Amino acid sequence: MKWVYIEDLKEHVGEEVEIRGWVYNKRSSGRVRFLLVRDGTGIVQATAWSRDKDNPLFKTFDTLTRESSVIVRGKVKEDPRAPGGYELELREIIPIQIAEDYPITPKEHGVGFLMAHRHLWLRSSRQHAIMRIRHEIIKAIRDFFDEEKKFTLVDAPILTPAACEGTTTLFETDYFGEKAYLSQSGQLYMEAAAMALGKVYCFGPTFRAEKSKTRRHLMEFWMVEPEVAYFRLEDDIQLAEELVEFIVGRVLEKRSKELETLERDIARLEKVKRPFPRVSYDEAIEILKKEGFDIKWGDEIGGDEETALALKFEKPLILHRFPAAQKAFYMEPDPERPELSLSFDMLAPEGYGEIIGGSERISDYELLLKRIRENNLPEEAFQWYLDLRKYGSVPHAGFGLGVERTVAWITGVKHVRETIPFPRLLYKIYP
RNA sequence: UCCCCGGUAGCUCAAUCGGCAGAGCGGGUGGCUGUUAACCACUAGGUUGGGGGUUCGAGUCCCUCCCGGGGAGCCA
Repeated sequence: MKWVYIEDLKEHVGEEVEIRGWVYNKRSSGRVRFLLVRDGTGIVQATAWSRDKDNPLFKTFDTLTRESSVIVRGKVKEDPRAPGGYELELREIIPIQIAEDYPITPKEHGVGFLMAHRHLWLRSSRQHAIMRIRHEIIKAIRDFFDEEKKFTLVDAPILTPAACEGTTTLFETDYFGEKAYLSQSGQLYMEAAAMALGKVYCFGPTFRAEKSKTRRHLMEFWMVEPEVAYFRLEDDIQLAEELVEFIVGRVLEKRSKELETLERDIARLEKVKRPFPRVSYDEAIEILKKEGFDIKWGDEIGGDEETALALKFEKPLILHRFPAAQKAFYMEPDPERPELSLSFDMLAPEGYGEIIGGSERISDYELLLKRIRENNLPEEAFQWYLDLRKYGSVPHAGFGLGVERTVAWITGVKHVRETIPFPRLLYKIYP
């Protein structure tokens, strides 16, 4: 008997096949029994008929419970009454393991309950759709840098000796008696790699011990960080725009079924075409003042302000040239206005928040040393980083794109906790 | 860390002014010849998050602790 996956059933109409999966649900009506089986690629309805109540097939059917593992065999039939359009005429049911009291039902559940059962929640069709789109986004990112742009993937270390932006937000661990930290960014290492290989990127998990409890925060999240030698701010922004356009285009092309499952408004995504609107920090402050926000030049643009700005546009919004005082020590100052940094953020539309942060980096040795001292950073730990400015220093720029926020935006999911298989949240590390 | 909301059956929730703790789903039993989160009937299921207080009487009011959700700051 041929083992086939449900997504391929339409190629086997009229054939006897075997499906290996789990019971999604079952229904019966007198002499008919309906078994809904899922196998990870889809759900198929398997039907059985009999006038005899003691039919062995029915007896086996009646022992099955939701999420019991099962192998079913039968003939594939096209039938418009079946969900998905194809069904299996049952010949044989082989129970593998009977599940008792599966906790997740087809009715509603609260977030707390679902999060505590995340290992089982992943079996639901909505979670399948999100995971497949996450997969597609990651594949698109890799294809963009590998195939389209010919970047080299350079893996950054996860255990690091020092902070790149202060130690308060780092997870500390012991490294044979020395303090070590889980990486919160691969950027500094990518700068070294860019000086070696020209255009590079890293892609991996990053860790932030910030005590943030919002729909946009995870303690552990995935980030892609390209870095390019000889790039200026403008080149950097254009690369970010191309990447985001590419990702959205790929998901629309390959995952329309999943977007439909999630009831995502496709029209909003179809508008994501370059060029994206740009607003400088100076302009943003003026706009926000007119909107009635209590804000002045030099203030941080907070979450509510960000959302107000982003909602004015249908495409992702580029905010650029933030005050240097608000930004990280390594950012290159604007030569015409040194109080500004050559930096940018990309805000997703529809209020999904910041998905990209990037900048041109300081290439001058003396200036970088000054900034490290001003920020009270341990100079010894940054010797290798300063070296990059001694041996053939060049202008360079890069950015980081947060995968989970991008997935949340594209799928239309409200909270990033659903965009990663096993989210690490504030005070929550189970399952 | 701070602010707001919540915790009642396995799950999602209700319970009027402080006055007999209930429904739907899920489970069990029976019925139904094409079901679509099937439907119909019956049935089992409770230390109302923990502790303390007020009261003739507390799910309901007060204090406290715990847990969960939402938001702020900061960030991707």
